[in-house]
Amino acid sequence: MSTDDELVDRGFAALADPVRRAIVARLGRGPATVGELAAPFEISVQAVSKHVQVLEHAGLVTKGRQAQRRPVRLEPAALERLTAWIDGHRLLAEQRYRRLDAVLGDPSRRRDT
Amino acid sequence: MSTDDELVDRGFAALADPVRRAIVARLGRGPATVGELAAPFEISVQAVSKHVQVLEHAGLVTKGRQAQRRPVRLEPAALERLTAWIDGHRLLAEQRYRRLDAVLGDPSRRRDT
DNA sequence: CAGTTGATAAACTATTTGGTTGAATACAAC
DNA sequence: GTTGTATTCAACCAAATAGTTTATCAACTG
Repeated sequence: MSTDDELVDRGFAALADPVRRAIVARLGRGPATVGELAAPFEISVQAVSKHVQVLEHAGLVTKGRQAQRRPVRLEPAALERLTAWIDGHRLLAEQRYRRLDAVLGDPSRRRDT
Repeated sequence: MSTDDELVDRGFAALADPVRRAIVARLGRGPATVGELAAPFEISVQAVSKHVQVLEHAGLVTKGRQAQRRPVRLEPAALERLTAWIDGHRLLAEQRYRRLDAVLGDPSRRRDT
């Protein structure tokens, strides 16, 4: 098993690469085999296979098997974990900013605190 | 200026590092100077300064100035951009899975398509 | 069975990245 | 003006990463 923090770590690291983000975007529209995923790219199938493994290790996708094919599908729950992490901190900051705007004058456009 | 895609790229890359995520978490509770941000870590202030620059370059934080201090504050809008990216694809997939579950039998626990 | 297809493994390379130390800059305070 | 504090710049190093090529493995196809 992997700790929750490790998964967040690997999750963001996985999404840091444009090729992997393109793969995620493609998978949002439905599962695809490694070969299909590789087609749009100029890089080798092996490189794409590695990218998929990175995504898999982060829990963002899972691989099935159909004969020699490995259909890859997106795992929404893992994506949600990442948005949850971001939102946790974002909402805190937004709330605080709003509270300050309420107390101080100008209800938008502030630079301090 | 930076293209939107570049910001998403740098945004996820920025969040891929545990030190930078800890910084974001800290900033969620309020602005802090570079020195304050560095305190909890065992690494050098210079290293933390670099991390903050990475976050800044990704648009996730902005730096103000108070004498020689550089108070750093979180930029919620940039964080939101990242969650929006993720959610776009996650929601697509979830919708599709739900539609399939409605058509086929078992309304949960499915492995194909 | 021989050949082909889909995916992965292994070994290697170039680049990026996260850290270091030491010097430079900028402002404050004495 | 000298000293102290906060931050950044520059040069450097080690480890991680994204890519390559060659080889291997597994399953279908004729």
